[in-house]
Amino acid sequence: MSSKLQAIRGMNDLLPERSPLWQYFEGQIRTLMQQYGYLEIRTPMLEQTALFSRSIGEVTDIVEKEMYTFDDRNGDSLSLRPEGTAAIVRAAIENGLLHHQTQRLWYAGPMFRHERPQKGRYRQFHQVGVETFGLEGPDIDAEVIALSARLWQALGLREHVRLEINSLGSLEARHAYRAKLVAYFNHHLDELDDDARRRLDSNPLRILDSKNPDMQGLIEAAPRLIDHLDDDSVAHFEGLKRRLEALGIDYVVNPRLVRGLDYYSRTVFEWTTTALGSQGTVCAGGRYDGLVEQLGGRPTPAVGFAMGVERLILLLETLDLMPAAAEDVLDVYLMGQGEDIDLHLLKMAETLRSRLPSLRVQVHCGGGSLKSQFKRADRSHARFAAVVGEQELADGVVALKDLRGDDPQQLLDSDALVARLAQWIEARPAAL
RNA sequence: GUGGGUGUAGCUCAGUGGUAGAGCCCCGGAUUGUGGCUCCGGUGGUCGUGGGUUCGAUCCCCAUCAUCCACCCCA
Repeated sequence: MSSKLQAIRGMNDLLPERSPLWQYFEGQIRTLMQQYGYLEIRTPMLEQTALFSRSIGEVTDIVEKEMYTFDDRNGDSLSLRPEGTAAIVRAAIENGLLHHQTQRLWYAGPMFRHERPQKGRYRQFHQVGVETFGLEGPDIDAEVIALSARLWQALGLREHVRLEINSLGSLEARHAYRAKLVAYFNHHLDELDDDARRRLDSNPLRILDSKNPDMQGLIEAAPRLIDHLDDDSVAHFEGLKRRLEALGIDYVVNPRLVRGLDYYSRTVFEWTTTALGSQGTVCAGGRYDGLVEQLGGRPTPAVGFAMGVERLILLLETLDLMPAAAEDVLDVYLMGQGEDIDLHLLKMAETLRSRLPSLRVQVHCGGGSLKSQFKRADRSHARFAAVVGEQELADGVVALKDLRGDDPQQLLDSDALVARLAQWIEARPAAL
């Protein structure tokens, strides 16, 4: 097995058995984005390494040890994108999308992080995200959260996810608080556990979230973020809460909610589930008002989020929430036996596809007994089997059998066949 | 990066120091032009890989790879 060619660790094939579920999800995303008037943006999967180190943060785990980084032939350091936001900001600046304009954008695609794989965490994974630019009020924060909430509603997940929100304050307030916190913990270095000491450099705010009972006293006595919020951020946060309440979106304020990426400020939020084990965050985001400027653009407020597609798909599977109709990929299975029948079936199928473009037709290939052909038809989940034998060919008809209902088999000429199938198309459950 | 579990048929899994089994799937037959249910038959495995112990290893030992779960981190 070890010498066999196989996929890279943590990078998975999407097999035909599961692709309908992904397509269902992607269809829901498209509809949702259209509903809110968001436009899609696509950027390369490869960027200059510096883009990520300068945006995500030099000392974050993602940049320090999780990026797929290599030298291009000319010596430039390139990296596979570990997340979407930095590249969107780069593209927006580079293409002048932020020049006295507001933008509401969405993207979807694979991201890459060299982490140890586990449930809901892979080295190539997929995110769908939203980024808005040029809007500084809590109204847009509420809008992107409402957008995500509508997706849960559409997917049937509303009862299975919960919204946590917090404010990190303005970038200045947050940095001042961070410095104060680091100073505080530095005075108590001997009381910190190994994790906390490491976090002191990488993400000191995360120390507050430690599960170690020995450290709770120290944490209780630490300076509190909420006491260090600037007035504008407090007002902003209150404005967001008011709007969520008006929209009927339940939330929990989690003062320990801190995002891992350096560029966040003010609003941060997370949608979590308890149904997926330890990787329970299904969607997360927040405001990053300083990032555009940091990457060379004019100061531009921004807010966005990203969701983990694998985690959401896993959740849909766990909860068995995919509509059954999304799995049925065929309406008619054409089969037959006899001289020149295969030629006739091929032509018939093309005619049907021309006359009924939304009809899903497959022709049996490979011959075999009618019995075996019916078995294939049954397993294809097609609604109908259409049979042509010597007699039908001579009479110019088709024997149409409803494989899922009680209607008796009918002999139909081509117009009657088209009429019957058109009737089915009207009645069939929406696929997506 | 750290810890633990698991690698036997396409899938889900039994099993034994004397070179292997079930269910499902697949193929065929019972039904020579009709699927789903039932019954009968059949195909299919270098027991993850390499090494060691042994007369003999799928089983015991070591290493390695893969995979899963958790820590960490994050979507």
